[in-house]
Amino acid sequence: MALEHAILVSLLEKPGSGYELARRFERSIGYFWTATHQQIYRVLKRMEGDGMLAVREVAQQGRPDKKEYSVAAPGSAALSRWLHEPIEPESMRHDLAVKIRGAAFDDPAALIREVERHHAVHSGRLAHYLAGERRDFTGPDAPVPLDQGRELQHVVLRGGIAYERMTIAWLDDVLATLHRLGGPPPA
Amino acid sequence: MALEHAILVSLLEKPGSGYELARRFERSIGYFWTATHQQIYRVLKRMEGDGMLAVREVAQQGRPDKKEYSVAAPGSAALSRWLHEPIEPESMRHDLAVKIRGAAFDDPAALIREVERHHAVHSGRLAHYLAGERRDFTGPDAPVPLDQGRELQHVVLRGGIAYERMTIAWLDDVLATLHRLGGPPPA
DNA sequence: TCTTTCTATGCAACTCGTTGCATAGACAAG
DNA sequence: CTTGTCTATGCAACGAGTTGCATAGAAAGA
Repeated sequence: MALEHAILVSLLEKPGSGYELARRFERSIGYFWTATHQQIYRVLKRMEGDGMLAVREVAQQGRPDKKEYSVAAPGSAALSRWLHEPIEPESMRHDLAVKIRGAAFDDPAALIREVERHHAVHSGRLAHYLAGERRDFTGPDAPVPLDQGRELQHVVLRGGIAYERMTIAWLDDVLATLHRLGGPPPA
Repeated sequence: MALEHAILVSLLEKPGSGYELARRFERSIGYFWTATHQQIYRVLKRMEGDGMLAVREVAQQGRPDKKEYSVAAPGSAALSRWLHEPIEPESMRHDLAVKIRGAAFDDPAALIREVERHHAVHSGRLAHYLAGERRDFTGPDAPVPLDQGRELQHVVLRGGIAYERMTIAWLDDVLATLHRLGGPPPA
């Protein structure tokens, strides 16, 4: 149940509304965790009920009111407890790999377009992560020296970058294999 | 809902019982998909009801009877349809990254042991994958030339290997960062 | 003016996935 | 003879995650 903990971390970094959290989960947090607004609102409500979060109604101009959540003491305590527990190393869920093995019972060449599409998406993500890294960590506007929190954010981002680079290289390998099986590759 | 499709692929590669599928999901299929036996039995039952799979009761000696499942025509058709549909590129779910960012609000040095544990698990998996690769694809006992299905299995395994190597390198980076933060006292 | 887009929150229904428990035959070790 | 392990299947309950729908104020553009 790491969504709770991801929300706690994000709200400790900066308090915000469900809507703002959902946007963060599309951006920086989304580098390593995803969640829809439905999930987030539901969990926020439960965590508020459990006393882990504090809420504050904030009136805005030119926008609907929002509920700004921040972490209460029991929330910090719960996060701290979780940080000291061991967790299971990740297991993968890679739909595309299922498709690739399934292609043996269909037409492998028909997968090429799909793999190219994934390649493009991952290339886009990599560019996005690299832009974020320059903006926040390695560019001329980045604070020097970085504080502890930023160092940790940076090493997580480097993980996302490494993941995308690895994935792109593997998709190149997959494409070469599919071309080899389907005939000579196009120039 | 790719578990269905992963099961179809696995049963096309070789018919088997729920128990056998569960073991495959701990091994080769587990390189890119995980499932518990509960999930598998439940989905097998549903797929049988939908006419996607055929069952055969097999009596065994020295062991309980088993139900051997194989793919029926509607199952192949469903898999083929799915193979021609586009799917969403993966999104990550990385608990450890949540912990790393959370460590900014706790003691980063306390995470070192946990990260080392993950490092050991991933190193073990890498060794296991490499052994499998030598056994099935690159070793002296591997058939030459490989058929289409094996080529595709190999490229998926190469993906698993690339993933583990990338992860291990990143965990080294994480450890170096944690040591750096815990080593020199803050100014 | 009308439509679309963005901010902001939420319900209902459903499927997916995990955890704990239960059963049962065969075999091996103590 | 009891305990533990391996094969083999399954139920029940719960929590996690997805999809579709609904509402509503404000701004921007056709």
